[in-house]
Amino acid sequence: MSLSDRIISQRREKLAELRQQGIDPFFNRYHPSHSIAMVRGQYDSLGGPELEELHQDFRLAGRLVLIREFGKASFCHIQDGSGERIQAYVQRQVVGDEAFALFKKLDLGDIVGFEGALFRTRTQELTLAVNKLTLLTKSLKPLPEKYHGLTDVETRYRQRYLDLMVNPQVREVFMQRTAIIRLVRQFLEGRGFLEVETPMMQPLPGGATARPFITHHMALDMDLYLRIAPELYLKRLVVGGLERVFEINRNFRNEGLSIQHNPEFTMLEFYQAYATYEDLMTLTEELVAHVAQNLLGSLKLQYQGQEIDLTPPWRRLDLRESLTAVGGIPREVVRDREALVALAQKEGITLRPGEGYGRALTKLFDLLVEVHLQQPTFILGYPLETSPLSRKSDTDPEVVDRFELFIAGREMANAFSELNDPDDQRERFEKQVAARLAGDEEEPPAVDEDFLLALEHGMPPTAGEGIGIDRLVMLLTDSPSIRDVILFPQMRPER
RNA sequence: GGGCCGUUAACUCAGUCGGUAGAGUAUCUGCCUUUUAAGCAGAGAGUCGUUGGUUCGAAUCCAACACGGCCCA
Repeated sequence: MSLSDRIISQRREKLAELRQQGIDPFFNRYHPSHSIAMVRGQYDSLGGPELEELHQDFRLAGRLVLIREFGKASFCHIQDGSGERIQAYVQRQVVGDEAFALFKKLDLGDIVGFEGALFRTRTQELTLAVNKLTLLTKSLKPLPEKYHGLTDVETRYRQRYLDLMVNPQVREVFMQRTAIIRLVRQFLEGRGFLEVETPMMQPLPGGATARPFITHHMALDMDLYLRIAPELYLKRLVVGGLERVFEINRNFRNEGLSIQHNPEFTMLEFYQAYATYEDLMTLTEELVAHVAQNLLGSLKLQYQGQEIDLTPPWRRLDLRESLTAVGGIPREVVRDREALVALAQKEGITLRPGEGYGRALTKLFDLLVEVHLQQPTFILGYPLETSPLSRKSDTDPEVVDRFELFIAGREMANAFSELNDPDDQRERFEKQVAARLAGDEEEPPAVDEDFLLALEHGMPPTAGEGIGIDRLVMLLTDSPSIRDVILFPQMRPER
């Protein structure tokens, strides 16, 4: 018999024994009086004599994570949903022979209920002196090792519950993720933004340049796309008079996986009527500062050994200027359309049909500049060619009123004054569709007539922005991989 | 898609030059009523990722594949 078979069969035997004794190994009604965190919070500061004077019984429930057995007594630790652990002391002469025999049969991983009073051991550890114990849930599988825990990343991702059980820092990251989203929501609501939900399944994918996932609706007999962005729906809402809206939800992009990319990821998008992209730069500084200050208590943080200072205002840098100042490309080359395209090709960048100077600019930026932007930096002056939904600059028709935000060498946000001229928008959609017909699968297959119809009704001057929540969480939790901030990252099935 | 690295007991890891598969934790048995990764004594537990190849002999060398990680496109 293999080892794991044996462990499981041993546990299954115990299960059968328990049932024979009339003990339900999956007991259903147990209401703890306190969480372990509450007990620690309230009583960690009390000494032994003070605890004795409490004369109070506590009813705690949690998973057995450590047992130290003696002949007629045992110490063990339980861990509960608050993430904290507490030691319990089980003595035969207190709980009785029958209960003590039951206790001896328990395994690490079992979920138990303990009732008793608090005291201090000789070494002053806060401990529950158990007078009644209840098996709540029998565990049939062994727990990972108590000291080294679980480190195999594949198991950590595939069986995240094990990761959460034994790696407290993992639990902390996901608590922080939730806190970050709550703070973002709080900030936007404080400024009169309305949270909405728009379709995840769209008849036409839009609002970004990416290859979509396709699904099929049986009753309607039509293909639908999982959204690559909510943008075009949120702008329809602005047309309808919801002048400040936001959505925090999943986007889906049919791309490769990497340390920064998961096929489904969480995006914040928000739109504010009567604002410009310049207003959004200020708002973004305030938003990120609000989240960081409330989460970390500081605007300075360490990310992978690098100090990042989020104190506003942040650097603002023109895209072309950044290619010279950071990328080291001579200014006259950046300005010379043909020379720059030639340089891009020399750097191994392949330009697709219809792509030229604008694409060369942004690709060279990705290659030479992006990773160097460690401190928060707004990049401005994006080319019209790569910005199909942005308003043209009033002063330079080749660029749009748009910025991207980079922190720790990564794109964190993308924002622009929205194009609200329906005829201009139609022309740009038509260019995208032409690119699609030329073989670019990241472009939409058809003009979004429904969106144009909305624009024709008049969208007020508006600015909108998207912030990658996963990347923001990575930054604020010092996590190197997007898989560290997504509970169930995409994996190939095991074989 | 390409390159590099990894895959050994349930977990964490050793395994030298190719010569019968190891440790700690966990599990089981015995002792133990204030331990702190408790301690002491003993026991059981392996498709060395998979499939081929080389060899008298493969965890070890070679190839392909699978899964994972990192880098690149």
